[in-house]
Amino acid sequence: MNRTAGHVPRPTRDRILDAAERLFAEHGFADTSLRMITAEAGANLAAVNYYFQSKDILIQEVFARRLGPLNEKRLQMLDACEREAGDGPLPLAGVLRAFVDPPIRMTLSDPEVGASAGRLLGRMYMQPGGLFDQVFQAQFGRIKQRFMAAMRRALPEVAEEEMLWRIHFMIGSLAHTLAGREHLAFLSDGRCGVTDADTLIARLVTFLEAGLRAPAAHRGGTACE
Amino acid sequence: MNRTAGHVPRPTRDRILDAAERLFAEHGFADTSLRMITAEAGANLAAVNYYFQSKDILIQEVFARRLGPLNEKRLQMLDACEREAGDGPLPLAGVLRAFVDPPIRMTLSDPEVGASAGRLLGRMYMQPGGLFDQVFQAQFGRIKQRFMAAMRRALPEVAEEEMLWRIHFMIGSLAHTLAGREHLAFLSDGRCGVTDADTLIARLVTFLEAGLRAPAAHRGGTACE
DNA sequence: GTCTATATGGGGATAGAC
DNA sequence: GTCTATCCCCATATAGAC
Repeated sequence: MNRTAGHVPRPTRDRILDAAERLFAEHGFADTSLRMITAEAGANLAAVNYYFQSKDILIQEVFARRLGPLNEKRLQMLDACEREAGDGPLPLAGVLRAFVDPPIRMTLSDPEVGASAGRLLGRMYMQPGGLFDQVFQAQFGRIKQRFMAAMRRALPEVAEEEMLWRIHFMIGSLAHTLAGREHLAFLSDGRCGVTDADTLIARLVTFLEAGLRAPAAHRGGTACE
Repeated sequence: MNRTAGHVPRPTRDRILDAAERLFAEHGFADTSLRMITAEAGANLAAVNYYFQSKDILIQEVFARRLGPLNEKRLQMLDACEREAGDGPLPLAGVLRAFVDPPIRMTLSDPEVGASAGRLLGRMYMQPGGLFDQVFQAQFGRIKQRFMAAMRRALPEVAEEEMLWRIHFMIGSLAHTLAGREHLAFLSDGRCGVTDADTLIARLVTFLEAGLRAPAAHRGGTACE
């Protein structure tokens, strides 16, 4: 059918990365031992230290493998959006879609790997310091620069500081969407499952666009409206 | 000046809870050892097993100490809001303020304990399963029930499933606001510090209200708007 | 490249003196 | 209530045979 009839077994290094990704997502980094990883990967304990030099480096590799292509896709979509806009106004919805579409689509594409990668991203968002600052700076430096500029252009009427806070809120919504599957189940008593990526992206973009465009707060008192 | 001239030293049990809260927030649960906690608390290692029976129970106590009063305050504010509304329409901004005001004010009141408690809440939001499900169900059961009903009453025009997703987005924004101080610093290159609680609450409520009230998505294609 | 065996350290928990 | 000393387990990492 394809080239070599049967399926080619995944090399040990990849199996370790796959298992690590899944287990890190499920149990966290400290609570996942190399023994658990190698057991699930069907590899030997010593193989981890052979392919990667340490657990820390393994963690970094797990992230780099997903975040590289993911952010590449984001930039491609933003490029397309800016190209299409030309000198005219930059449509906010397009910028937002470029930002949230790739990660959401990734987490929903393969139900298995998607759930893991999503929760893993959420975990890193919520766990700054130490190891993760390096990953963060390396992977999100360009993303930050490009999207901040695009947002300013798409929303010139929002003041600088207000804009930063709103982007902050936005990232929170996205992170929770990617990582908080269980919370939605709890919230909805299981009634609210996962629909398709298009619907979810549309829902999130609609919510975010309205929030980002809101007229500035009037600084009301503590009373009930 | 007050009653007993000097300061009364905090009892050992409280010092352990304080240290645990701070260290759990900074390093996570698995990465914080009882030895680190007792060292910071100026207590003996065995004291943890004397006052609490295990590390797990200590973790639960750390949460219960903050979440109890916090959610009590939320319900009080929601009560006041509903009382004020009477039979008339329930103002969405008031409901939102009852939800986000107590946690934000708590995290900003005491800069030290506030930052810890905030990050801790964020950590739990992002780390479901096991221990945390119990805490979740116990602490947030009533909150969920009351606020879901209030939201439906304040926003009858939003369809049920859409509402659930939007509340999901909202919780993400709040969690990130409480826990993601470093991310805002990274995002703004340090330009965006913490203002006062009133301003932040007003900003968040404005953002959320607009997002929640947005007309339902029209399910646009992948193109740039 | 893959294995076994082990070195080394740190963790949670507890017994029992004071 | 608070301490010291210790038990027992599991982690990461490495050495060295195959």
